[in-house]
Amino acid sequence: VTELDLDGPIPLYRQLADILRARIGSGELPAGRPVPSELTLTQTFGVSRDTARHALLVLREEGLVITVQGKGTYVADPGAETSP
Amino acid sequence: VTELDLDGPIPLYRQLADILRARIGSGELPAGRPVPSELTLTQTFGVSRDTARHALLVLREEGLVITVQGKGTYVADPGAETSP
DNA sequence: GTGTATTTGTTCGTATGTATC
DNA sequence: CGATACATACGAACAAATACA
Repeated sequence: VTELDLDGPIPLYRQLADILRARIGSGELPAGRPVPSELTLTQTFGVSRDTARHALLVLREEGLVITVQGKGTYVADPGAETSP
Repeated sequence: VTELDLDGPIPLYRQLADILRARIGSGELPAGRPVPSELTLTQTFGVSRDTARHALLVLREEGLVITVQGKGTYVADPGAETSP
């Protein structure tokens, strides 16, 4: 279980994004696999939905995940174009 | 018709839970009787489904109601064990 | 048996308010 | 003041279970 540093200088959403990014990079979360939902993240890490969403937003901006309303967030296909 | 206080400090979902809890406590909604559906609550009280669900979640956690997917939410039997 | 409607379950999208740093 | 974080609230979409014609 990965813990978040509540008192440290690094924002929670960034710590959470780092954790998920590591899981993607290590292959623990392969392309196409759903990333834990916002609700799951709130429960697993004890953060608000806002923080969970913020973390996923970071990964989305990095092109690492793709989000579909009503379905979920998935690990992106590395072969998808984000900036040619 | 019981109105909700929109501007007050008490969250809508809590006000709604209070109303339903009172109806159960007074015997207006006896054990086994179905509680108004989420859709009905949204229409009756003019709240979102999110708020209606939140209110029912509170009552479920209190052991006052039981919910079955596809069926509905029912007033719990007081003789049901929640914490022995 | 087959479809349709109802109801709850789950998920993301968005906005507002409050508090803290 | 701005960024972070939490709570509340409304919308929207889809899935799954149940009920019924």
